[in-house]
Amino acid sequence: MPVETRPDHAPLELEHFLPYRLSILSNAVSQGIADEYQRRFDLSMTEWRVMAVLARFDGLSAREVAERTLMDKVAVSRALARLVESGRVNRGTHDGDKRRSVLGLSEAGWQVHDEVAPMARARERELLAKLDAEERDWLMRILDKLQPVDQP
Amino acid sequence: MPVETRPDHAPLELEHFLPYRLSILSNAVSQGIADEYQRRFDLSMTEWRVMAVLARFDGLSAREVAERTLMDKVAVSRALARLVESGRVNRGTHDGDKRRSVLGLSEAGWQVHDEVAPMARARERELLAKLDAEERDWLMRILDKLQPVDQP
DNA sequence: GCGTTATAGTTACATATGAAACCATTTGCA
DNA sequence: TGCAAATGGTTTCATATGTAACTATAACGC
Repeated sequence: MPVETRPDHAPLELEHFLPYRLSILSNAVSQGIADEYQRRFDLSMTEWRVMAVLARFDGLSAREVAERTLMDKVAVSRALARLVESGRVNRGTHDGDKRRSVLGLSEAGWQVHDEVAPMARARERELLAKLDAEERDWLMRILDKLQPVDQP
Repeated sequence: MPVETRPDHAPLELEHFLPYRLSILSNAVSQGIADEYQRRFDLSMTEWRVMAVLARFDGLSAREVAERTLMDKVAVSRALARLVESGRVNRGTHDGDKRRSVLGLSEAGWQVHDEVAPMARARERELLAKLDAEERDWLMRILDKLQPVDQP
């Protein structure tokens, strides 16, 4: 049985270290949800995020999708390649700027969306059910304050 | 300028979706810290986590490191390979069980640790400085409640 | 107008990660 | 004992991800 040693070196206690705790929690939560749609729809987390913003904002360009998801443009490009390939996203070209794509969910894309979105929300509810109303309030306030404003 | 569409499909609003917010926050925080020790010490996040537990618990086996860090054994094995190679971790063999390794920080490992740990703590403090004492209290309480008990 | 610079998006390469197969050793038990 | 099952750890392979280079088009300055 190992013993705690060298207190003079002030070792980091991971289980009380906020960044570590956030990372463990976040991964468990997101991965739990992603596993489900991955299995059922062969959809990666990045692909789902792209679909989610296209569900809200039709006609975005790839760059705009990247902005909204905070993903980098390469990740978006790859996710889109698969989504277009699988027929879940339609890609057109912008009138008057042939560089820009014009993206939107296809009928099949909407069908997937309409199954995944409620599932994701249900999982979020399960998570929040561990908290009472007051705690939920504080959590949202705290996240607002911790959230970095914008990363370019 | 794109317009919000198809409210009938109840699209997910990522920026209000807790798992997404946690993920963005957690990545920004952890990556911010990791960038710094990566640059200064050529140390990956997984390697740092291994070092952090070995700083607290000398003589662990690789499996025990994996348990403490919640990383899988392959990741630990790889991190250890690099750490032993770079002379930051000593690896011996357990008396009476030749499968098990006996791990600990080397002198060089301690030197790295003693620079990285205070830096990590400083970054954590900067993050927590965005909150007042009451908010910090709530945050810790909330994390305790949300934290999955254990993943085997 | 035309060359330079910027922008949208993709491709290529190098590295990271996860799952499963694998080797060595130890444990359990007939 | 001795052999099947379990355990510690590494390797392999397939996939994911990030960075930089690249292509095509558009915007800018003269």
